[in-house]
Amino acid sequence: MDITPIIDPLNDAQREAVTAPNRALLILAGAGSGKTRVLVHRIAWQLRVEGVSPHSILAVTFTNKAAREMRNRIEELLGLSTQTMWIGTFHGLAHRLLRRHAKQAKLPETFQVMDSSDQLRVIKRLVAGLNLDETKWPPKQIQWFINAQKDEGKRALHLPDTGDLFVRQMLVVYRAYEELCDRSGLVDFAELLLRVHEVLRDNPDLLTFYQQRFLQVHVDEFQDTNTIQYAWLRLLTEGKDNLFVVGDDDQSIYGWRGARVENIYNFQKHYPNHQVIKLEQNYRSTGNILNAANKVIAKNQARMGKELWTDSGEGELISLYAAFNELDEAYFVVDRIKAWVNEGGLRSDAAILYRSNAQSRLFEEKLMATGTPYRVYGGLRFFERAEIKNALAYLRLMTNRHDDPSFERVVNTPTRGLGAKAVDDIRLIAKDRGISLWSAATDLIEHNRLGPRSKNALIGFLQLIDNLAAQTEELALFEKVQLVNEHSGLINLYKTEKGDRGEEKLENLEELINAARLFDSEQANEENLSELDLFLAHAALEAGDMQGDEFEDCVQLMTLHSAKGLEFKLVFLVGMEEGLFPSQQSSDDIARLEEERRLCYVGMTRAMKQLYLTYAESRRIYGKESYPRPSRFIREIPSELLQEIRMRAQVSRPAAVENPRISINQERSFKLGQRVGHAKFGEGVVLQLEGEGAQERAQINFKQAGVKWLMLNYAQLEAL
DNA sequence: TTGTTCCAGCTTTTT
DNA sequence: GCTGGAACAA
Repeated sequence: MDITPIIDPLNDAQREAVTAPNRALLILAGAGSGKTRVLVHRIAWQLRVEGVSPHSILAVTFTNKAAREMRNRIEELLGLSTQTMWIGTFHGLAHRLLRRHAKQAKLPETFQVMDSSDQLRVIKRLVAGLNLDETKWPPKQIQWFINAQKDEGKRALHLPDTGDLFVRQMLVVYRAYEELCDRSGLVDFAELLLRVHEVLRDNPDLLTFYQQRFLQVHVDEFQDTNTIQYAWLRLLTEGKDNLFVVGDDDQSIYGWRGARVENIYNFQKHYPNHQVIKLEQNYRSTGNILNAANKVIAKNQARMGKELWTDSGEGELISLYAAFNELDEAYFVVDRIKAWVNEGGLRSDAAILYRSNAQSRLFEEKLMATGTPYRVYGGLRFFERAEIKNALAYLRLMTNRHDDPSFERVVNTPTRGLGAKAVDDIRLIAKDRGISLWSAATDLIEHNRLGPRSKNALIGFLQLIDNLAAQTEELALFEKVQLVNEHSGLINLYKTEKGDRGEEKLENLEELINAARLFDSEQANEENLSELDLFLAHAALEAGDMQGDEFEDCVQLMTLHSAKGLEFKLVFLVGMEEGLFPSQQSSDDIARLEEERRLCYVGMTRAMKQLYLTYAESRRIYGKESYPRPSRFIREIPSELLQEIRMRAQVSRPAAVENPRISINQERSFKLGQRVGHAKFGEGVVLQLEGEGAQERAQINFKQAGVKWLMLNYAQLEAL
């Protein structure tokens, strides 16, 4: 057998990881060190050299995208199908296990997955039903509490009554929430993981079966696992130590949502015979970028220690630009991107990375103004759109009448004359008797406890669902969706919606039919499940970044978090200011600050060739002007690796002409950033200049008097 | 039922 | 200062 394609493209450390004997292995893989390659080749090695059957391979990732990439690369490398391998996300695999063992998991066969927005709606309803004040008990916070408990493996009954009023109230909702989910056959994301853990733990036969089946368990992004995920992995590998994890503690940026970097440290305790292999050679960035990133991350106390290096040369210095304000920052970045494109660079090789989504707006505006195509990551995804969720709600009710959130969602959408009053009545009955809304509705109709109008409307709705279910039983999946779209009245609703928003919604509904047509339910036979159930699960588990496959060459805008795992030739890390990055909320806590620093490290190591850092000396935040200090992370980069770009000194920059604010053609009495004195206000710094001649105004930040706009003609400023 | 006004909130995100 | 959701009036 020819194994050269498997081991030849690897460096020494990578090869050691790929060919290591089967035992607990921790691969500390720095940014750009070929982590996916190691995983892919490790699996290839097992298949081709160790003679492991594809059937016995388990590989877990966090995102569908990562899972897909791994599949593709294995197929590419070995030229064989990955169908029978279990490669997927934690949640996807958990879902699959629960489908197979629904009975042991005490779930109905038709259980459905609820996404976070469904979950929030449910909690809101519960809060209202319990007569709690939403402002005192924000549903978001309750949701967060419940998920945090589940991530730690704790159900309501596991939590001790500490007497704490807050916890007590949370528990009341948590309990009610659990009841409702059980009753409705609904499973949220955290529940998928928790439930699987419980099933495996409590059914020794099942556990043994899977322990024997999976000869090696592979995990990607191990630093992002939470408590319950790690517990699950430990169960599966108990006694065999066949756990192969790849991760980077320096890239742990999801602590705030339950990820435990400690899992990396604990791994070494739990698997005493483990081996650690560090991948430190970087194939992505220039030496300067890596050195700078190394220096920044070295400031963190809690880390395993690792230093990236490259043999590809120093490259260019890192550029630092101090913008006068956020507008100037946007001008600068867009101008540099234009220059990059003029020199033959691809727009899609340029990325603007920011700490918070709100920062994207100005960049979008400036890109739009210059006619530069761009793409903003994040935001609503396909299956999260309201019109899609409405259609899905009908489909869900067809397969499970007791799905309360779906019932609530569409019982009066499109409007069919069911007022809030009638729906309230239904809710009340359901709550009192602990039955689903559907059952409560049936009951109300039978006992004639509704006004005639509401009654007829409700009967109409129940019949609609029953009819749809009956009529579509024999149809193909996409025909079901099609029929639902029409008969539910959704199409009509959006057709009559004014503006062109309705147009888009119609297109999306059309696209949903298309998605159903393309839906590949290879699992259907194996799991003996209806195609519709699988499609609905697919919609919840893979929100669908359909826009991802638009190939237009455009500038990439995204948060630092979403940039993880990606790389770009040209990277702009913008808004490098205290209070923004690191964020205000993180500034008083060392652990959170270190996470911000890791985020900075992640951002810097995205850059292959050129890295720009920018900050603004003044910025509007929530409508208020602020004068932030440059981010501490800038100071943590050795100055010899930085080159400051000074607008004022650069006379021949084309951008200056386009940007009236920083025009250098204009004669100015003062320079930006200059220190000045005023008879009454004392000493200050020039922030902005506007107008010409007699109209010339300056915005000054006075030490004592604060920020003021002054007419230079009258102000009699003195240069200091 | 719809359009308007008011008011809180305001890091990061996948599943 | 802007946005989205909820409460309110017509």
